[in-house]
Amino acid sequence: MAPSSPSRVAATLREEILSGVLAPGERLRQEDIAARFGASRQPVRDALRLLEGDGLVTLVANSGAWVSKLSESECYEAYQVRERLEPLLISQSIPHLTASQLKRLAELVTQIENTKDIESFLRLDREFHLLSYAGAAPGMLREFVERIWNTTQHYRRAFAKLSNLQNSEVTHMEHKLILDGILRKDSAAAQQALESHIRRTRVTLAEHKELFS
Amino acid sequence: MAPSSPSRVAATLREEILSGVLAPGERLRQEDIAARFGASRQPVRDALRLLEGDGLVTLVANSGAWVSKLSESECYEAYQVRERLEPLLISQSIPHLTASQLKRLAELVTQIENTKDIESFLRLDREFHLLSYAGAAPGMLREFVERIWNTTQHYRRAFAKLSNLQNSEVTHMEHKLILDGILRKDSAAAQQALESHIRRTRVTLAEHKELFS
DNA sequence: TTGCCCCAGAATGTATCCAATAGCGTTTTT
DNA sequence: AAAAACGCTATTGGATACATTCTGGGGCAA
Repeated sequence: MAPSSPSRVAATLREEILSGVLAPGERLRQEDIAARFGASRQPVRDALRLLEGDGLVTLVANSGAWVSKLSESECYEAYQVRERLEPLLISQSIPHLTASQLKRLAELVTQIENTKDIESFLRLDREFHLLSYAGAAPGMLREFVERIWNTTQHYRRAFAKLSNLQNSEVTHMEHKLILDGILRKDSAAAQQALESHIRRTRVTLAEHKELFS
Repeated sequence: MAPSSPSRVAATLREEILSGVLAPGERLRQEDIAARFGASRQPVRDALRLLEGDGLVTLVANSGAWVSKLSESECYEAYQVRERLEPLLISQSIPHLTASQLKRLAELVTQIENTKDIESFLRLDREFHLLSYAGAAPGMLREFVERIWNTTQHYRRAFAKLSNLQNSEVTHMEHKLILDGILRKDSAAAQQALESHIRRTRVTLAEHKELFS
C-alpha cells in the first residue's frame, strides 16, 4: 500500500460510508485513519476535505470530522431537489446512451424485480438510476445528483430494511415506465415517470420520521 | 495577520475571484499565496481544497491549481439548473422573510434600476436574489444555488460589460414581478416570475458565445 | 448540592523539511 | 535537420515535529 494518495483514502472511506460500515454521526479521527492506511495525517486531511465536498463528511474547525447526518427535513429537501434535477439530467442523457448501456438498463430492471436481498436491491437500484444518467456530459448537474445519492444512501438503506422490500410492486412498475421512456427515446415520458417515482418515494419516506431518531 | 486559518485565506481568495481580480484560468501557486498571507503552504493547500469544494478552483494532482473556468455548455447547464432550483428555493424562503428583509428587497429593486455602474449592478443584483432566498433553511439546496452563483459570477460580469446594461428594462420588470410575488406571499407567482427571469437570461446568454473564447 | 473555574489530556492546526513528479530545454542520435 | 531520450529545475505531495485549541473531569467555593 505504497501510494496512499488522498483520493485513494477518500475512495475507501466513501465506500465504507456508502456501504454502511461507517454510520452517520460517527466520528472520524485523523490519526486512526492515518494509521489504518499507513500514511501520515496530511493525506488524510486532504481526503476528508474531498469527502466534505461530496457531502459525506462534515468538518468542524478545531474539533474534528464526522460522517454526515441528515435531519428529516434535510432528507425531504434532498428528495425535492432530486425531483427537479434528475428529470433534467435524464433528458440530457437519453440521446447519448449506448446500445450496451440500454441493454444493461433492461437487465437491471428485471434483476431488481427478482432480488429479495436488501443490499443487492440497493446496489442494483443505484446502478440503474446512475447508469440512466451516464449519457449526460460530466458537469455540475451530474455532480449534484451524485452528491445527493451519496448523502441519502444511508437513509435509503434504513428505509429498505424497515419496509423489507414489501409493496415494491409500484417501484418495479415505475422502473419499467422509466426504462420504456428511455428505450423509446421519449425524454418527456421518461422525465415524467422519473419525477413521479421520486415524488412518491419522498412522500413515502416522509411517513417514516422514525428513521431520523 | 497572525491567525491565517484556511477559511480566512479561502475567504480572501474567494473575494478576489468573485470580484474579478483573479480571472478564470489563472494559475494559483501555493508558495505565492502563502507568502502573501505570511503563512506556510499547509493552510493554503487546505484553502484551495475548500475553494475546490465551492467550484471556484480546479485542482490537478501534481500539477497545480487554477481559477475554475466554465465552457459555454457548462454555463448553459448552470442556468438550466438555476431555473429548476431557485424557484423551489424562493418558495421555501418567502414564508420566513422578515419585515426588514422585505424592505431591503424593495430598496434593492429601485437601486438596481437607477444604477449605471456595472460593478454596482452586479453587487446589487446578487444581493437581491440571494437575499430573496435568505428565509430558506440553510442546507443543500442553498449551498447548490450559492455555488452556481459563485461559479457563474465572472460570466455575468462579462455579459454585463458586453451589453453595458442596455435593454435592462425587461430585467427591471422581472425583478418587480418577483418582488411583487414575494411581498404578496404569493409563492407560485414569485416562482414563475423567477423561472422566466432565469430562462430569459439563459437564452440571452446563449446568443453570446463569444464570451467563452 | 450545585455551579463555576481551572487544569490536564487529546486531537486538530501549523510549520519546516524531504521526496516525488511533471514540464521543459538540451543534447544526442538517426 | 528532425525526433527522441536524457537530465535539470521548479512546483507540488508527504512526513515529522511543534503549537494551539477544544473537551472532560475534578476541585473549590458559594
